[in-house]
Amino acid sequence: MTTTPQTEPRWLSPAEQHLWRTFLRMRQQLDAQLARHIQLESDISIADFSVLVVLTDVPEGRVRVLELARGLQWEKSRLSHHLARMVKRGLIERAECSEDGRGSFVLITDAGRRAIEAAAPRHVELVRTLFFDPLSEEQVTQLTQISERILGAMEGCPEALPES
Amino acid sequence: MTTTPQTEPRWLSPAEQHLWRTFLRMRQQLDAQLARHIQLESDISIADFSVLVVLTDVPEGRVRVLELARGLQWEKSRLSHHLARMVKRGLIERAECSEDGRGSFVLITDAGRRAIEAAAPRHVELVRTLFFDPLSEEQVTQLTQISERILGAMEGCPEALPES
DNA sequence: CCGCCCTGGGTGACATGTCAACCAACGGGG
DNA sequence: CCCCGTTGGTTGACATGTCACCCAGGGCGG
Repeated sequence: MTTTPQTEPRWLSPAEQHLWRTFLRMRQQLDAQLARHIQLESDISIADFSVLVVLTDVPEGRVRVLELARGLQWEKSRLSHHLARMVKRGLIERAECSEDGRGSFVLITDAGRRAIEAAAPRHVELVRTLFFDPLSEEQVTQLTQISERILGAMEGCPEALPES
Repeated sequence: MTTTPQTEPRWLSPAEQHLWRTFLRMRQQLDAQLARHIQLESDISIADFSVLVVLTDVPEGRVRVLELARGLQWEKSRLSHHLARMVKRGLIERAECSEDGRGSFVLITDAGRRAIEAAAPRHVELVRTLFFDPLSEEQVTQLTQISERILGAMEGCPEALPES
């Protein structure tokens, strides 16, 4: 009561509340469908998939761990755990980094390459079906601008950024 | 090669790829910020929060478990586990259901009510700052339509729906 | 060359989510 | 009234993510 002279919070209007709930539900459903689909059709998870995407985008299929972390925007701890699992599944390998004794490289294996090549077409197809097909060209443009706006607003945000 | 006569997949155009990546990143950042914020400022998680929202929306703060599951669109198993944790933390209680011997009610405790009342204002404020403030009124309208479109497209989708 | 701090990365304990199997109460057909 | 499939809900094993802490190599001032 006395600590912050905070005025009545700016609650959401009914229209805003509708958007927020719809948006949350849309994200959740989209995530769930994509995750389940890729898991069932291929033998890899979405997380595996996004790691492999970076690996195939890069010359020699070889990246430093921290660069991966930045590309995916994952915490290094999460990445470390996940990479360990992926090694166990034979999707990637690790290699020492001669330039920096602390560092280590991640490289994609043949099995990894096969896995993502098998998964990608069906995944893209579903992204198209669920996400792009229902939208008009205009809406695609609009959504691009909207996403950029929101993303931009978060970039300079003072909120908890553990390690940027 | 021979099993499916599938034509070359409809890969994403550069513009589409840009949208997709931006959209994914935006969602991820938004989630992360909201989750971390609510966790640090209050003593509850986003998951706790969304359960409590339903509980406070309902007369007597009492709901059947399955109704909760439908409202949140969570799998019943996830909900069951989560409710158990929330009971342990004193946020909710359970009560027998006299009408149906199998069922059980969930009800919010005083501590739960206090927790969500403390968390809500700051949470809404952040949703506003990160999500609504950067958008124009027009964009809010556009995003509402877009979300509804995508959501609609998923509703009749034959993809894996474990228990709808 | 040394002490110190920073940086890249890993680890363990724990919170959370998923899948599949289980179980008891319902409830309708014979 | 009983059998049996369905429904509401829980459980255990396991996959994943988070936090806090550890640790070795690098690099700089003295």
